[in-house]
Amino acid sequence: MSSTREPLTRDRIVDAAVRLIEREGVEAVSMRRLASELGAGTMSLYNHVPNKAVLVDLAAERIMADARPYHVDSDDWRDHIRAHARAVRELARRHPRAFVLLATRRLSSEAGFRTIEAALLNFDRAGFRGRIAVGMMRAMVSYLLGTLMREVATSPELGGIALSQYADVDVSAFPLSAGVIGELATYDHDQEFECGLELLIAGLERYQS
Amino acid sequence: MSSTREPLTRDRIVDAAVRLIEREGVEAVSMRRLASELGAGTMSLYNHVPNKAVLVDLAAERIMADARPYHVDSDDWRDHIRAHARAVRELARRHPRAFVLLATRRLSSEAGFRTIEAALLNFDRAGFRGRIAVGMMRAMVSYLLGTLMREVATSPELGGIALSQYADVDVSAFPLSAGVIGELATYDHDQEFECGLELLIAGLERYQS
DNA sequence: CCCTCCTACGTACGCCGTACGTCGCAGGGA
DNA sequence: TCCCTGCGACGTACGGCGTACGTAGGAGGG
Repeated sequence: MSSTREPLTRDRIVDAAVRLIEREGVEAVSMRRLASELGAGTMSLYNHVPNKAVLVDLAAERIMADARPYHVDSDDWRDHIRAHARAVRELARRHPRAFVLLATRRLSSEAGFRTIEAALLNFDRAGFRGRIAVGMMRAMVSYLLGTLMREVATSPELGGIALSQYADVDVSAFPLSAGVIGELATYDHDQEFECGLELLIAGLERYQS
Repeated sequence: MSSTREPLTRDRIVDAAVRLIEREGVEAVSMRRLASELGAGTMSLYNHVPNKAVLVDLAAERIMADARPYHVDSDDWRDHIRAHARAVRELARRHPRAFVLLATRRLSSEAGFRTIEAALLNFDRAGFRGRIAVGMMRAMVSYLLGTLMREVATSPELGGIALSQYADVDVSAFPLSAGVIGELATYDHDQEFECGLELLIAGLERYQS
């Protein structure tokens, strides 16, 4: 009966939090729920974690650490940047419910630095150094953050958000919008992601010399 | 004594919510607090608003409606795109605590459509039509969303997040990062915004043909 | 054998959103 | 005039939240 139940650990707690976040989203996380899923008393968690906020931070970092190295067979810096961007997107798609967390938080961990270093290497290959490289990288990060936020915030709802959303406004007052209402009402995330990516790369080429 | 106190109204409630959000952020909003600030009983709010979630939605839309028209003296599409982007940024900076709200939500109101229409007009000027224009616009929106999220999420804390964040990781393991650690630790939001903006415009020029 | 310390846990407080029932009042028919 | 009806304001109550605090029990060192 009193079998040595697995003792509480910061790791075990963070793991449970990550699983819960991925299953039901951040808003489902509560100390009571987490504890009961671990078969422990609520307040026992506080022996390993100072409060809920840092627990969520830890979970975010753990998820961030799931960023995987990517591999490309090419000497072209463009291919490296593409691969890096796609890797970030894969991370976001692997953890759609948790991505808002990563986006909100300022990541300071080693995993974050690995990503930064890899990005800087790619920009270095393209001939960008110093503060310029940082600026370009941040523009890229902003784009990724933005598209992926839009993508993961949109996808959990059934694919077609479509026209029902716009039903109550008089579209005819906006002629240009009316002309592309079909495109406005649908999302092809793959294609849109690549489209923006190529746009940024084209800009980079322009600024290269 | 029984002076005709202002009666509760959906408008008055939403106004109070907007003010509270701007003052202390979304997480400070609670039905009890809102009611007490209005000098009303908590449950009275529910006569005008079905629940808290839609109240927050209404507040977000009200803030979105604060987007202001911008004016440019130029025939160059680049200047129009710049002006539009800066206007969005101004909106974000006027409502830093509320911007996450706007970013998260899918805006369906008329105000949203006005913005879309204006953007499409600018891309039309640049020679982009149809699905291509929508793609370019969405890339632009993604960039704006990303930078502004980063900017407003960063600014409320004292300006210098700086090196303390990175203190616990061994930077020497990341040579490129180490070389620009000063730039990584500081943010010049004005300059970074413009930098990314010009990068996108350069990309657009490239795709224009 | 005892003392110390660490961890698990229960209780309690002050918040939260909101379902539900009541009360008072304004306005309209008879 | 009186009464009825409907609506807005409000109190109470329930279940859930984060967490401060006190306690108990067991492991390990003296």
